[in-house]
Amino acid sequence: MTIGAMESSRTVDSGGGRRQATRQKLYEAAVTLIAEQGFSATTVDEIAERAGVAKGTVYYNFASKSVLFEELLRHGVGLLTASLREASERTAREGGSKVDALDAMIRAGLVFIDRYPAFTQLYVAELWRTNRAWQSTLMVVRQQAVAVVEDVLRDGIAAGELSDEIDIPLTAAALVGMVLVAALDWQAFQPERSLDDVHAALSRLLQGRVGGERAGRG
Amino acid sequence: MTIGAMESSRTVDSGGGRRQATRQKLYEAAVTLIAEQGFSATTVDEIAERAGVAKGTVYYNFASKSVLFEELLRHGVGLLTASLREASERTAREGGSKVDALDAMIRAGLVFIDRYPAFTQLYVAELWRTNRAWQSTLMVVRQQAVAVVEDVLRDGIAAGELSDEIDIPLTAAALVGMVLVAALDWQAFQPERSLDDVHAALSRLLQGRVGGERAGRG
DNA sequence: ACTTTTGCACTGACCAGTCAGTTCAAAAAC
DNA sequence: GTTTTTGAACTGACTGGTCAGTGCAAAAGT
Repeated sequence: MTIGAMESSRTVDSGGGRRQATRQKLYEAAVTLIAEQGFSATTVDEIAERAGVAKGTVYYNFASKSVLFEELLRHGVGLLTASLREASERTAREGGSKVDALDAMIRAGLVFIDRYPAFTQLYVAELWRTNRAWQSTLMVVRQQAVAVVEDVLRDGIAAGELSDEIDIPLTAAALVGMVLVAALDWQAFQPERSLDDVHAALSRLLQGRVGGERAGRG
Repeated sequence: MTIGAMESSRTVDSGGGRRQATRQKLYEAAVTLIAEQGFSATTVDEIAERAGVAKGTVYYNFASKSVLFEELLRHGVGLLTASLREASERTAREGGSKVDALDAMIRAGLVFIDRYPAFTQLYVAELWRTNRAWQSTLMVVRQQAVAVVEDVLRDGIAAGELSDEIDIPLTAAALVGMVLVAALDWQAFQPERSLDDVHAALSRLLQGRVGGERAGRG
């Protein structure tokens, strides 16, 4: 995990990048532990130990355990959103269709999950909880990611490439879920499969080539 | 939530009714609280209070907090599996195709999630965790549910109705994910939508009717 | 050159509170 | 008469958060 690459080393701290490096180590330790055990079951002592720093250092760098977690969330979803948007724009630049863009975003999603599996686990596990401190953070951050997919769907309809009867938010959610669950299952239960395999299976589903001869192409 | 209806199959006589009712109340209390807060953040005192029983009663009925939770999991997934299987068999009985069966299972899944949203939340939140006591329980139980979908896909291929190039386990996982995430999003962010709306959106995706007039791409 | 001071980053023992699980006598329900 | 539930007290382990103090590199003072 390299959840934390966007911090610049020049902003507030005058003592070089030492502090950023510590925060980075804490992110990495926290994301793994929380993905495995959940937020409440993970102790600050564990995080500190895994990061190789003292417990006090955690509180020197973050106001609380929850704040550490929230910053982790914002950071990770930021990376995902950027990756999805990049895939969509690259496709457009290369003259691909909107379906091609969706396909490229599926792949980008898979690459992300393959690279940051722990973060993905943690995100899914917390997303639909209620009554938690970081619920609002999570909703904002979710909407950013889903919006990228929704935009492509909207453009596809506007261009007449997609049926204007599709339900944008529901379809976007379903697509995200398809990728999310398939990828997590891949990681957890069939890690030997290649990314291309998984991509091919999802691509087929997206493009309605599940039915035999009669449904898809002619 | 009525996550405990199947217990009543036996032990109807011999003084078991009262105890079952207590266990039922504890299931209902636990599923809600754990869905909201997570397993570790939920205390036994809370569960007892919500169920309207004394703490001692919890330990009279279940060996431990974990055991209560595991039985809850087994129970809930049992209900889901039965529901999916029933949908599949009903479709077959009525002479529907395998795609019809998948469609019926999507609806059954939505109905289940609509009825037991808390259980679904909890299940998703725990499914991909590692290093937890009930991991093996969870894997067994997951496979039971996914297997129902896989069976239908397999039959569909054998009957020549579905392309023999689809990847059964991956496609099954993707379909489950599609329903799961779309439904949870529906509940959490667009609760005003009807079940039929959601079903229609997913149905369209399943049957490749996303692209405009021309199905698939050229 | 060398000493002294400053303050950031970090440390880890400590504290006050919390929680799962136990115990058990007595009451209630069957 | 037996099963089930109650409810409060208790234990012992664990946890989030605190804080006085350490180390050290650069700046200031001599």
